Amino acid sequence: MKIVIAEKPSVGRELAKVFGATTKRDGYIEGKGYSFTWAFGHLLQLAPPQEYGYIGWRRQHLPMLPKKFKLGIRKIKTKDGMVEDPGVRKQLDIIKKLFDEATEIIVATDAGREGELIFRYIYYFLKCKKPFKRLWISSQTDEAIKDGFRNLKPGTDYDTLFNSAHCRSESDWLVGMNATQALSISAGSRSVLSLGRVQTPTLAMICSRYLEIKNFVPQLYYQLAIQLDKDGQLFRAMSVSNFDKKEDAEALFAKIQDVGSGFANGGKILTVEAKPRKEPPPLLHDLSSLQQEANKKKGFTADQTLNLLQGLYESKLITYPRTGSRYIGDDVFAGVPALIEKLKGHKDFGRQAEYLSSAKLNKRSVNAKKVTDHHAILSTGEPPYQMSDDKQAIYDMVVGRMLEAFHEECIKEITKITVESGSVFVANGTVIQSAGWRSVFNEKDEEKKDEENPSLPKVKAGEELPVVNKALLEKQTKPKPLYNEASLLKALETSGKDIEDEELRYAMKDSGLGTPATRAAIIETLLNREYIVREKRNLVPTTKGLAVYDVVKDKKIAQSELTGQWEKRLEEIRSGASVLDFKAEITDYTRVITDELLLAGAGLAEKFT
DNA sequence: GCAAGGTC
Repeated sequence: MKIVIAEKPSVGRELAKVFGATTKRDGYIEGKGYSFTWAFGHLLQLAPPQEYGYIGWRRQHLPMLPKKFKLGIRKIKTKDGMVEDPGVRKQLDIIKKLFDEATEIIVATDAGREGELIFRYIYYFLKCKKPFKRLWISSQTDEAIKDGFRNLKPGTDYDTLFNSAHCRSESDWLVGMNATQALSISAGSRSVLSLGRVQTPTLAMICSRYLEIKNFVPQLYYQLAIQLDKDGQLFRAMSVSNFDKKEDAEALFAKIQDVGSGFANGGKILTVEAKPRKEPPPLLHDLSSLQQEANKKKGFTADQTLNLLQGLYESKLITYPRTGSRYIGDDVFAGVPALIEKLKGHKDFGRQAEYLSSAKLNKRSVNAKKVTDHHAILSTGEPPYQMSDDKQAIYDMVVGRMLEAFHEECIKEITKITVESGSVFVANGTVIQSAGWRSVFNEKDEEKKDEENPSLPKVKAGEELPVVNKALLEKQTKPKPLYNEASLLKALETSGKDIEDEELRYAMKDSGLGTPATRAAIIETLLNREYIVREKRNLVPTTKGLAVYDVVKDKKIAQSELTGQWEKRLEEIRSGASVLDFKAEITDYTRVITDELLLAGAGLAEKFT
């Protein structure tokens, strides 16, 4: 019997289906000489400190540096504290039984670093010695799966990938557990003051933005506005320059040749530019972009959106939601017309689906090279059932985006008119000529509607028009806004893009801080620790959060560069570099940060209790 | 009591 082990049930079932295996057993599917089983993500985790004899949180234990890490079954929180997850225990027993019977093991966990780790932890925990082969595919279509099985790789090809994953896991434990205990102990805090490679830079971003706003001194500046009349159609133009000094603005304001000052035609058209601009459709959604949109449109938290998506996924209405890719491959694209066909009955988007079903589809979101472990979120074509309003809203965001993404470009005409009247003014106008993808939701562009005219009259250079109104505007510079869940998710995703060191920036280019699957949980952790609170839709630090930030803000653990450095080294390990060197670096750093925090945290608790 | 990672 050959055993195939997937990362999650949905993939195990899909693989079984492709093989025509149909006998459903408890925790696996059998048929055609194979058994298809699965994990539920990580079933095993690094054992907590007490399992190495570090009982209680004590200064003399620090730094905790286990000689050899142990694995334990994933725990869940109950009213009696942390206990082994019974479902996980049961599935591990099933996997063990199957491995014992196996003639060959085929590893079909997700094609990536964590997928490799999920399997290897199970394999080593069960003390399995049988050889295994690796299925490595990035698309779940029948063809891709069959092709993958025809090209199974030797399991050992991925030993270095496992090494990098293993280092990631142990390093996070070493730095996180030690830093957390060091700070909590030295602060004399009753509550846990947790720190970690991801959560602490995230906290730092929220705190530094908050302080930046608090210390922001608004600057006054001035701008001039005029209103012109072209055969009864009024439009507005703004001075090209801003003025820091009121006198400067007033001097030019006085020179405006408006009707009130006795000029019949005081605005002279200098230039008129009109050009079409093509606006491509947005990409399909990945988890993060959908969480951001749901936060903006509906005020859902990242965690709520993830839960709603998980529900839709479990009822097979959408594809895998924890994806970091906004693209699909050509094979998946081949199935898109059929999906669009099924949307014809949708109450809001039916007409657009109708239109698209006979149109040439836009392929901007089709790029197999940009599909990572999973492709972008799509509907599955399953008929939707009656669902809660919140779930429906999320489902509609998924299918609405699909229609947008495969729609044609929106074509706008951008007009820019410059006018002279004492000084130079400019009027901008945008007219949508062909809505294209924008007809799906039919919403206004939120940015820059402030100073724009929806449409401008037809004018010619050299023409002179009456200035019917003028204004001297006093304005203030504004600070950046507080983070909300949408902007924080975006910031986590793009974190690392502005790191100065080119190599570190490169190492983080595909990752950012955290992963799509964990970012919602990171935000929840900061809330649970009472480091931050939600105020309306904003995320605002508490006194406690600010006190912790103050202690760690100049340390490496609070900077996203730390992740950049790790990613760079982990990639080197994946391509064969020494594991021992990296482990030695991490051990050194663990000692340093532990010592620093044991000193720096002294008396901290008094600042927030 | 604690990390970050995955998923039901």
